[in-house]
Amino acid sequence: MLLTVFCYVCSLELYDMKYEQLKLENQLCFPVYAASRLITRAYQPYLNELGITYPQYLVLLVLWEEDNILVNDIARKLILNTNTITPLLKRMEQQGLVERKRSEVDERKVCVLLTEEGEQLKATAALIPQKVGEHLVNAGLEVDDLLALKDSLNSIISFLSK
Amino acid sequence: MLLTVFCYVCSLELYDMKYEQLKLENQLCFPVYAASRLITRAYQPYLNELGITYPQYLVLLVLWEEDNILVNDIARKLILNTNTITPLLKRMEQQGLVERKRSEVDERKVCVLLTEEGEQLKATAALIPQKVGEHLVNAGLEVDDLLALKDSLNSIISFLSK
DNA sequence: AACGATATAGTTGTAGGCGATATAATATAG
DNA sequence: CTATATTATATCGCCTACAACTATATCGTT
Repeated sequence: MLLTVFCYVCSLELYDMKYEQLKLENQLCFPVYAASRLITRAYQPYLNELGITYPQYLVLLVLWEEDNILVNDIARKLILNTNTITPLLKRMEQQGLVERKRSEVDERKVCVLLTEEGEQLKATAALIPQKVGEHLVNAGLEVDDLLALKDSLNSIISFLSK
Repeated sequence: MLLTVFCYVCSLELYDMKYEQLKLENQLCFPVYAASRLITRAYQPYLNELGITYPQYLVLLVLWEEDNILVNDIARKLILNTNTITPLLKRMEQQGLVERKRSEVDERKVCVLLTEEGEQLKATAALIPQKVGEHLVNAGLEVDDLLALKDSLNSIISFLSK
């Protein structure tokens, strides 16, 4: 029964039933993986103009929402490990987008702050999501479907991130 | 109007409207990105037992469905570039999972074939998707939602992969 | 046959992701 | 107050991902 639940979607053929769930088309994991990379690619041209990468853009989203935040908190919000964030932040510091400052109260902690330049990117970046979204909606995707999609993904995330 | 469409989902506050679409929570791109990594993590323990990584698993999915296939075709099916696939296949060849053979008809082409060992992983791998899916369904996710999720993602993929 | 265009795979360089581990600061237990 | 555990960040090594480019083979046209 569970076989039909997660990864199985096409009509069962009686032969070959054993491996039906291994077809790429019947997996849920692959569409998520592929869509993720394709969306990143879709953002890329716009992000190139800002001179940043997609994960760097996500870090900026976090900082634009809440500045002066710990490395750990950025990692938690983006569900990334700190050993991914640390070199990323260093590159962003190199570019002059953020500043990293070790806390004086607790010297283990490192606060990340937006520079003037990082703050200024916000206005341009604000236009990006709708530009990408525009394409999808023009391509005939329903708004309700996209919202439902987001909800389902968030359910998966909230479950798997424990 | 489009502002409300792709990335905007929460009720609009009148103040701060300008940057509402930049909140992490209002993005569609982030849930896809995060879910993708979390699903990969969920597969990991099972894949570790087989001694393979997640992208290697995807390559095997393709080969189990259709053996003796070109590098290019694997890349196309997984929506990856060949320069990602090539070193990946070399590692899999090193491990004895696949064999790479240059076509005699057209020497530009390289055929990828499963070895006996690669073929044998299929039986164990067949159990993995339902094990991962089991968790999600037990966590209360609706089957219909997951199917709808898959459809929406495939729509996005078919649009963005052109 | 000759040659430019195209196709296929590979190489190089940069930037994520993450497991394993290290290092140092702080918190806690006894 | 010392020993131990925990926390926060960083380092290292491996494996993707992909842009830009190269090398070679094949095709199409003349």
